[in-house]
Amino acid sequence: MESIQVSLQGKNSQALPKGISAKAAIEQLNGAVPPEVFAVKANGVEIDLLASLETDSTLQPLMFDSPEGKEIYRHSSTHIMAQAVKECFPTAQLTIGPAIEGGFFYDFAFERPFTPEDLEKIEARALDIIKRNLSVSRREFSKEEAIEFFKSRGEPYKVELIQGFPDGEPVSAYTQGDFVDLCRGPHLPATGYVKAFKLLNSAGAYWRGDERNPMLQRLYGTSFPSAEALQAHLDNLEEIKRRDHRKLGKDLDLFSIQDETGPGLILWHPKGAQIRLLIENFWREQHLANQYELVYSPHVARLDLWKTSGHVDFYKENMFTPMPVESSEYQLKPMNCPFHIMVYKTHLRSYRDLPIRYGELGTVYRYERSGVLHGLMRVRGFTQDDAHLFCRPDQLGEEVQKVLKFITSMLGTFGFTEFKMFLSTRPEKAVGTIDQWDQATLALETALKDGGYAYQEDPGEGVFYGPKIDVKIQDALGRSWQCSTVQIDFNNPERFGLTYVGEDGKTHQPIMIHRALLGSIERFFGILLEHFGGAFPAWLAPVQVMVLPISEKHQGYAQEVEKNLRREGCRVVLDLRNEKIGLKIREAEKAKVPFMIVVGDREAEAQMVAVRQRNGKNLGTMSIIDIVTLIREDMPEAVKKGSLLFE
RNA sequence: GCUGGCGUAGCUCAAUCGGUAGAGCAGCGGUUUUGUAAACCGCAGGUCGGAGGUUCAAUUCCUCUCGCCAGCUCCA
Repeated sequence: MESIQVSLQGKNSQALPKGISAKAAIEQLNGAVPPEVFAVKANGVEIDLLASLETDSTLQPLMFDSPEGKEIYRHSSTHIMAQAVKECFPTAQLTIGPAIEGGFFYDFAFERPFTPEDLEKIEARALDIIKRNLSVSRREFSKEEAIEFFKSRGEPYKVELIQGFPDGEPVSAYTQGDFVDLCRGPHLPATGYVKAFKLLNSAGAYWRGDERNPMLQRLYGTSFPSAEALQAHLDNLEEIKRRDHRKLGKDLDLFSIQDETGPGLILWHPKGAQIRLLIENFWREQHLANQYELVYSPHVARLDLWKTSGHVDFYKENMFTPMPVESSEYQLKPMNCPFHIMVYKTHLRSYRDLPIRYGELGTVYRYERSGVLHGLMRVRGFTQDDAHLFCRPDQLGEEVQKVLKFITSMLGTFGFTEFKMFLSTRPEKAVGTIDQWDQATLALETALKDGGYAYQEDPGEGVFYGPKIDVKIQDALGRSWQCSTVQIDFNNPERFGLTYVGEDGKTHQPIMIHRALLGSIERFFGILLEHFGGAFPAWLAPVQVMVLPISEKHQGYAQEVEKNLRREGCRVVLDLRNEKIGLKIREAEKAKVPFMIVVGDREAEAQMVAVRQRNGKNLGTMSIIDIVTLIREDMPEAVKKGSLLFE
């Protein structure tokens, strides 16, 4: 009998008969297959546990704890859900059903949306399929056979998918009981491997993600290897709901969005505005310290400006409708760039002047389709922490490098230290020559590499005028948010005829960098709100200290304490209401005020204050100076000093 | 924009199988003078998202419309 060399993660290599199953091979090498192993990677390729090995193989068992393992587990789970749907509703047609972050979904073509009762029924059936512990087997077809097979089963969407596959390559399908689904695999060996399964919700989705295609019914679910893990996941979803910035924004009275005002337009209430002001002040301070110059620009401008910039051609569907003014048309600004360009153009610039860095907290208005608006995260009017750098080609690399440092230190100050960087390249709809694009992309790539940043490529995701680097941050709940962006632009300098005089006395064209650190103040504020769950650190808290007198006779001393704290620059509120101390504390806790000061006879006598933190911790009695120091120490270094963030 | 769900007091939520609505909290007025997460009593508060229709009668049924939520698509 022919034999092959098989090893387990590179160790215990043994000669085993060719064609042995991965499972049997592991049994030979390891004695037994641990029950939590449900698939393997053979020479880096994921295969079924029961797949046969035909060549020398290095095996790596796959379990739920690896990303690949999770995907297989969830993929099998979605097959179970699909089987349940087919059993409950035989006329539902299968389309696609992948594993996603945190679970899986499956899209069905069905004559009506699934109701909550349907979901219960489907979930019960899925649990039954798991209980039945059906074995899952792989089968390969030729493309033609597969088409015939799925035609005969009344699955036109599957047929359409297969028709798009390359000719001549085998098509695989997986069977569990009476259920057969087109699938690349691998899968769990049997349905019973799924230990905890939950159907989450249903929603509409377009076939192949195109709104011109039929609407399908999408079911979302998740699965885990234990009931505890599933519960932990559900608890996490609850926590995300609790931290929803829309809920916190209302509870903490930070902002509102009202029907009468218009969807996607934010009203900043005093406390929210206070936090925003702190963010903005810090932002301005840092920009001035880092040799940016701050400018202001109007909210509307002649439409012609946007024709020159190319926005009318490339961005029209996201712009508000222009308004007629006298004999010309004006446009609510969707971008700040043209204004900064116009400031640049007011002088003849020398190569010695460059780089020129114009920064602005510029409010822009974009028409977003009604269905996409979402609290502060996606709005129709928002303020970009925008800047445009005009530089010489030889300065490009260094400028991008500096911006990347600025990004990481700025975001770091707000408590975000996990970054993911993405390099986006030329999209289909683009301006400029391929040569310019290559040059700009190379500059970004070099800056990323020189700075030692890990990054991922995002092909075709650049802006129409140039490639970009996007930075995503991770919040306290592990979710990713895009904030910063750095974009190179050769196009606008050309469109607007920007120049500088070089050392050679001749005219040259500067390169522009568009960049934002926080992205949009509204969105960033929403992210911060969810990140901290509303409990802002003291340096950002709208109210840092509540002074709570025990009874009316302590009001005088409380007022004195309040005045002293205010004099020291603290944001302090005095609660003089005729209420018990327990209620005042409860309400200060609910408002997530970092420090509470209780004053009664003892404190007035000693000229001290009793300090309590919002987490319930009692810090005991201290002097006013002590509490002021406590608050100051809580500030990040950069905020304390108001000095350079980098260099 | 599309599919589905939902709009009742400032907030969180009830109720009415068609006969114009109720609670807690918040607010206001009292009483109480309080020691680390809710004192007590009382008062007031609503064109039941908006417009039309059906009906003797609509918050309830129908149509349209606006907004919100989930998802799709898009995105800072």
